[in-house]
Amino acid sequence: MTESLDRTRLAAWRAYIEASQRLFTQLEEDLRADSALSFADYHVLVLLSEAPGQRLRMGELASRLVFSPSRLTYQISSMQRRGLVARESCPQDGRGSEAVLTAAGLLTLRDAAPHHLNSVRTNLMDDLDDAEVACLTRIFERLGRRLRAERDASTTHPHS
Amino acid sequence: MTESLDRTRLAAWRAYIEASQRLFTQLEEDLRADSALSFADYHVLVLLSEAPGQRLRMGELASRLVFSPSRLTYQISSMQRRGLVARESCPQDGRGSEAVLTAAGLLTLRDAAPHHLNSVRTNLMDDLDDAEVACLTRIFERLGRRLRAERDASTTHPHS
DNA sequence: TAGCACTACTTCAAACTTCAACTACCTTCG
DNA sequence: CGAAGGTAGTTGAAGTTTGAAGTAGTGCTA
Repeated sequence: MTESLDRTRLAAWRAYIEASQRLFTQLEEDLRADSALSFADYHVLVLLSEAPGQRLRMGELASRLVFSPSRLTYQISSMQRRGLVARESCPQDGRGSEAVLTAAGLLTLRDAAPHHLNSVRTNLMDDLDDAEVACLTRIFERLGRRLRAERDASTTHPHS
Repeated sequence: MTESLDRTRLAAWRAYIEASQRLFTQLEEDLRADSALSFADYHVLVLLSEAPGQRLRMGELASRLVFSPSRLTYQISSMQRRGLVARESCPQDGRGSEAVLTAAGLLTLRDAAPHHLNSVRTNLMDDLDDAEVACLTRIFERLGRRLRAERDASTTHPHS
């Protein structure tokens, strides 16, 4: 490990984190401005709406959201209080529980989605040409696949 | 706004947020594993170490970190308690204060930096070829520039 | 040069996140 | 079967983040 990151890659890294922070902040702000949902709320609603039976196990949801178990418990409790989801215990596995999308949750999502997608478009995508979109997809799909795999490996074999 | 985001761009967006979440989580974990610093702590130390006089105004620091003022106040207080930075009131402007890097802070940074840069390299950069690095830089430098400009404009002219 | 609007930062309470127990249930192997 | 050990999710305390309100100092302008 002589020079860990060359000048070019360091610049790339810095541009990426700074702009990403700004982008996430801006999207969160836009979302709250026209929907009473946080980014996390929105993402939970999207995942549930796409799941078969509009329901997902807590663990599955946590791993897709990249949330710790306790963070997800809190998140779902909060959404349950607001009537966006319900919690049901899992019939196959008595330890488990599932989050289920409610009718109100679905309506809220349908209301919020166009605004949010529009915000993603104007804050990020409008500026990218097709080649850039392709590049972004390639980089981050590969990265996501690798990080997911590494995480799975490290939970299966708890030590290096 | 008929179809806000085409299929390709939606996929790009999803890959980007998911992988970014995983990456940030992993980097944070690596950083804590060998340094007792959070990602925010590390970033504060980097910015201060590069500033003239190794000191920065709170506002400047907040805007570069993309932190709210109160979040920065808390962050700096916490680092001050741990001896990483000191707080001095600004001579030019009696309202302001500056965060100053301490000797201990600098040592801590020098200790942590190689590990952290290595983690950025292995978790992200090793997988990218030069063209991808160039693409990443171009996309995110442009994005950062635009978001920074928009934020400035909206604080100068508080209403649309 | 006094007043008024503005800026820089801090504070406080409430909401959120983490981390380390803890509960309850499943699994497997003697 | 029935303990031992693992897994799924929750809880509680401590730490962090937010957002609104507060404090103090600046700078324009009349």
